[in-house]
Amino acid sequence: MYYVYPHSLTIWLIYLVNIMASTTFSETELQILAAALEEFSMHGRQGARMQCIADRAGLNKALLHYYFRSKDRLYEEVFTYVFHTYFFQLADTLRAEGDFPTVLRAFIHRYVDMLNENPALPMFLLREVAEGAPVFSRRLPEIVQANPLGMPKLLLALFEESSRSGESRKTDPFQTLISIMGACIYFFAGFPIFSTLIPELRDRRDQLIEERKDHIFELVYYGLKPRTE
Amino acid sequence: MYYVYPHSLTIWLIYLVNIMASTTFSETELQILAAALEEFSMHGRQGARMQCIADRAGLNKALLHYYFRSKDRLYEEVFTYVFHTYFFQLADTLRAEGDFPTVLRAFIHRYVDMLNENPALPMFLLREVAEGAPVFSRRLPEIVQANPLGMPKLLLALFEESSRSGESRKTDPFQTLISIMGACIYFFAGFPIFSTLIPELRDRRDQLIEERKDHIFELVYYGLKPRTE
DNA sequence: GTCTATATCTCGATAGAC
DNA sequence: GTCTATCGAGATATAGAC
Repeated sequence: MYYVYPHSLTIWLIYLVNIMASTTFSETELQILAAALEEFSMHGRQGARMQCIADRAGLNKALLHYYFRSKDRLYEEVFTYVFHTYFFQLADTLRAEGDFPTVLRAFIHRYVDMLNENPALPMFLLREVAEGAPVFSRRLPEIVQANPLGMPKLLLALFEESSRSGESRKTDPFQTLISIMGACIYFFAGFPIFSTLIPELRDRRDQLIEERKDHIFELVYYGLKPRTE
Repeated sequence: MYYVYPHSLTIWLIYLVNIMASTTFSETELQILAAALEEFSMHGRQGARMQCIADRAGLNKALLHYYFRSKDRLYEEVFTYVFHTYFFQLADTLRAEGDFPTVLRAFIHRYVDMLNENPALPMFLLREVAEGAPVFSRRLPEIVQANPLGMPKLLLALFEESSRSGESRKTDPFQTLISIMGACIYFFAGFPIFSTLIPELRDRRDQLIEERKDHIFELVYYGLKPRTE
């Protein structure tokens, strides 16, 4: 269903079969998954209420169990969807042609746009991690096997290459990875607090998001540039 | 205990009264608050279990209700503690003497250290925000009145001043604020995922945290430096 | 102040009609 | 496939002994 970029023919076949399976998600199932993502990202796996998910989806509780057996299984389906969108759908930008600043800028723009369009995604993953990442840990082997090159590894490769070629100074690529992702994500996580503390910000949200892309790019690109002094 | 730097006599009195009130927390109450912070930050307000909080604190459930009436009131006490630690205890670094790079470096070092020593703090606040910030919104007026100058506003002032004096280029200080805080926080939020995807990282955690401080400082300081080209 | 025992209620899950 | 009604586990909260 979710096995992307398989590494062998056997896995590839499973992958195809599963793609078929996943595209057969009915309208109702998709409604439930979307509602569940909202609810889980707001209240966590334990805090989420099946009744609220049903309400959001405009259905009744019994149907949730009809389609997804249990709350835990529903959570797992949502997790799988979120994880792939977040870590692998984003990877495409990083496979694009172009020099270091071009690829870096494209990635940041796409990442901020994705976060803006799917504000529930990062919070869903952060909660999973805060809860000790039980589903993530259990699913990891199959995820990594099926996706040897996700966004994080491609980003690391980008920084390593730019260091080697002299386009950026020598730094730990992992530190840079964290700085960029943090700078992108934290706007959406922190804005509700800051816009309450500093009310002038509230009306400028869309503008701030738009300006944010180049702000991050410039901070990182020039912050990584080799220095002469 | 938490109302720092009041700006008028009236507020100052409220401040003192609150210091008195808050410092009368007994050992048992502090144990409960610490256990509750852990539990709430792992499982959220609804997902947290009173039984688990009691277990963590080495007490029984009934005592939690004896000291803090209800789960909701316990949550509010934890919130107040966390918010003040997070936003106002940190502010001291920013009132220190020194030029732009000195103050900036000191803040980043202290912030990363604080996060490292209190890993539950940011997740607790992120969850509150994700749940729609109900407690935060209700408590905001008293918080802002008692703390006109918290860490966020002092950081903004630092960036504005360095822009004006020419020590950094003209940028939106709010964007820089978000980038720095995000870069600091996201290490602790994201590390569990990345160390699973890239197992080599696991053994280098402490070293990475230590190196992280100067990495962020250099990225931001040089990323903000006026450019000649 | 601290504990055990219990009341009360919420929520996940199921049975069974349609 | 969809719904109503309900069971039963597990949660918050309280009563009352010590």
